[in-house]
Amino acid sequence: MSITQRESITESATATKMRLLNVSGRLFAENGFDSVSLRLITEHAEANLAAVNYHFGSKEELIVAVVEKLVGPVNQRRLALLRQINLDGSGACQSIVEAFIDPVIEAASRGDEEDQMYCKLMSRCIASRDERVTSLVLRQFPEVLAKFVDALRLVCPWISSDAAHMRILFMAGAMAHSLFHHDKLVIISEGRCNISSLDSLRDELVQFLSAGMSAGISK
Amino acid sequence: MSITQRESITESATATKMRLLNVSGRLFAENGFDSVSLRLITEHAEANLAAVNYHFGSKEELIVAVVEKLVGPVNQRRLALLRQINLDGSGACQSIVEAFIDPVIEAASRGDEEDQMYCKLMSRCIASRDERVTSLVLRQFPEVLAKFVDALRLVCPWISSDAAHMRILFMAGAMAHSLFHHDKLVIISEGRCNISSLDSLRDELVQFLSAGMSAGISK
DNA sequence: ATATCAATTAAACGTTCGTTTGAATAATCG
DNA sequence: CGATTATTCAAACGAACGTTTAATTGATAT
Repeated sequence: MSITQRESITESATATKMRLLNVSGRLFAENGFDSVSLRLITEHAEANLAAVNYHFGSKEELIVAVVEKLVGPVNQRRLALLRQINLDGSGACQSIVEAFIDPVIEAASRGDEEDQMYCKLMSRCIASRDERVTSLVLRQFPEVLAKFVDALRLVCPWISSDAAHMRILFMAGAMAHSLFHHDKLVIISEGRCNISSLDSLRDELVQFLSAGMSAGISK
Repeated sequence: MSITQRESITESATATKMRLLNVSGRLFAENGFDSVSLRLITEHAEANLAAVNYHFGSKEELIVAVVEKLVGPVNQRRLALLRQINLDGSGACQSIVEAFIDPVIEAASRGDEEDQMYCKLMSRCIASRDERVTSLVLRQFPEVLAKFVDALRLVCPWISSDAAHMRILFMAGAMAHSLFHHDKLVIISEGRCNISSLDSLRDELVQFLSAGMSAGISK
């Protein structure tokens, strides 16, 4: 309960605390929040078993720290990108999609290691079926959802409010699912599909979603 | 290891065995496979704790039974619907989407109770991040994926093989995500979105995906 | 009826988990 | 330096889990 303990995560965090955060992220990404034990985390972080409870209070709060550190900046960047869009110009719908997708791709590509880690962790956060995680992610989401719905309906006036909400949901699902499983495509397709990079996935995703988001006028 | 134990699930299954299957499905749907304990299942099924291990061998095999009972028929129906499509006619792309989506919606609506149960269970199966579950679902998926990729590229010849594979992935993700979280939309949207029925979600999904799947020619 | 097998039951087993404790060490500062 | 605080450590705790066992009940067929 000291003063330094109550400071924010980024500033003046102990070396072990940061190691725990990083290791947790990697392990959570690969195996999920429940399956990863504190013993595994502290082992990989070369820390004592009690370290997590000391620095974070509980495993639950460690998960909160990991998720918020990842999801918070992404949503901030989404809103920033959305504000920069000229909603009158052509290709505005694609810009909306990019404003939603790119912050995730950027965060996923930021990892020093292979893309997989932040990729899967992000996907687990967005599409988690765990109430404890979804409640965290959803806490920030109403604002994001509302802003994107407004932008979409401004660009595509023929879309009803309900439909606009659903399409944001579709977009999030397609992104999260493909981010997590795209590396399995080469196996499932029995070699017929080779995704070279995360960027190619991103480009296909943008094209697919842009068409889906603006659908309905020519029907 | 008796003879009746080795028979298929559907025929000559004990009443308790069927009760266990149904109760498991409902609980797994709501809380996930890991979080639901055998004690909770057998309690709700009014059976003894040892009943699951007796009738299924282990919790793992119970999960297998639940998942395969649900996913198997869906993929069969998908392939059947796909074969019925006239790939030359107009609207063929939408038919492909419907062949992928509708078997899931049908299965989700089949439940005697509210849609939620099969809905979420199906979504958990498709978009599971649990290796044990995904390996089950993915076992049947190569054939489905290959057939849908072929059909899509026949209808939309401008789509590369890689892109076609990715678009099937996008479709699965959008469907699974929205099936699981659509009931949360009314909360997240703070009342601005009210999805009346599963059918309205399905219609929006088809429109969205049809546009996304065929994207790219007019660019 | 009685022998045989299926099904149920209560109890216990061993493991793993998150958490707590109290002592030991390291770091900080008057 | 000495005192205080922050951090690490080994050890143990209690709870929950899947599984197993051995005894019992129910049904079936010889």
